[in-house]
Amino acid sequence: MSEEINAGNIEEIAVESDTRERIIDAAIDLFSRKGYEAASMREVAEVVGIRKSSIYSHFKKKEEILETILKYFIAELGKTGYQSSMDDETIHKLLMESGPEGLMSKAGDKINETLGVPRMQKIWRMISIEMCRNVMIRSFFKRQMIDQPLRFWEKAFRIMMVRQLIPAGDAAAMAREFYSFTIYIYLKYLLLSCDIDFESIKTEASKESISHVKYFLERIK
Amino acid sequence: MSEEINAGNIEEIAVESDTRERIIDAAIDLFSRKGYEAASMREVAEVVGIRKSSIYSHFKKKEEILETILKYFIAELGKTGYQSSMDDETIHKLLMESGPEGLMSKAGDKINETLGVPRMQKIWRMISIEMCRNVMIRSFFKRQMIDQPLRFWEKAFRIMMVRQLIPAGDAAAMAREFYSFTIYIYLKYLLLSCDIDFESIKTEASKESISHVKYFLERIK
DNA sequence: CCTACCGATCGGTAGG
DNA sequence: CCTACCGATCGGTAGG
Repeated sequence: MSEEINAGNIEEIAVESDTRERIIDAAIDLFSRKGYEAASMREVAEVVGIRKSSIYSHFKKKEEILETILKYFIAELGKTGYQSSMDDETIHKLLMESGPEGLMSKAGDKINETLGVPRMQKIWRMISIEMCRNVMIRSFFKRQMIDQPLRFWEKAFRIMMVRQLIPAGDAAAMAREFYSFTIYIYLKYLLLSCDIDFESIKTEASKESISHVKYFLERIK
Repeated sequence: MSEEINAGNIEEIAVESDTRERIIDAAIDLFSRKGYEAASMREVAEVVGIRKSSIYSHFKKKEEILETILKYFIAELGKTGYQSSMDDETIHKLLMESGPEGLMSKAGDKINETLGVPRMQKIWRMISIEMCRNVMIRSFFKRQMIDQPLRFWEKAFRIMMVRQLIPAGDAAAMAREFYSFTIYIYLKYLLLSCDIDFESIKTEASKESISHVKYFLERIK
């Protein structure tokens, strides 16, 4: 894992040979269930329906598969417009159109959108497993799941205050109070619900999400 | 992992031979950094300063070490009085003496107490790693980290409402809004701060915790 | 508590 | 894309 993780070309996965794509799909599934190290190249090959050695025609090393998956993941996060990547103009527009509730709901939708794609859900899970063992993945995760969102919400609440959409207050504290909920949803539905079926997770998470926004706004005003 | 995890005798670890204790300490450290499967018996032995085969004089299998650690963990959780194990009488007494803030701060202290013991901190981390791979650990974790605390806080808020310490409202929603923060702290400081020194984690987490209780109470009243 | 060993499995390569 | 192989490492055992 010498190279840095950067947003690569999304096409990287789709355009290549069918086998390469199937290797990646099998790897995502296995890595997310057993962890990167515990999942073997033989198992990946078996799922694809080829011999282990044939994988090495598509990837130099096992690690190269992991890197490809991470690059795809980051590219995809950027594409679907993950909450914290929202620019100031979009924030302003959303606030103008539908107020604080609009922005909060929109951000929730973005998360559900990401969780709603099985492939992305699996990669999130994989990253969570590797988080404790891999420094690079840990810092990536911390940036994506803690630092960036907190900064985003602090900025958003500050804008709402300036526009007098909400009363003045500690924007940083507000960001933490509001965003904590997302971490809770992440743990409860993404990590702890491997055994529950996919659609239930989406429905439940989105129900709690709506209730959260409602509760939060009632208290703040 | 055929047996169920139950609160075993805490002495189980301390009373036995010194070597057995050192094996467990080494295992906790290695399992929490590399994960159970990735940490080898040879590594454990090397840390202890004996040969791998000698471990088998103290434990029948690798899995038996893991089971011993989990039993110790559960017993220790019960001993320090983890928040959700608080009985109704204690809740009432705390509320009488120092109001909602007293109960909330007390619960925060309990968490910091658990996180403050390096051994417990490491086992929490270990459990988090294994969570995604082991159904038994996953359900244990969900019970301890989601279900029980949510039920505890829902009950606590209901009591506060009855005693008119806080205005009436949706106790379940309140529990979720209040408790989400703990999950955020757990992720930020326990899982994502392996690289940061121990004392800073405690200070930072407790600072955020105090701010959280203050913010939450201001909004609720 | 040790040495010496076991079969199983790992990631990866040679050569076609 | 395959067969056949490599050294390294795994958890665990025999026997003292």
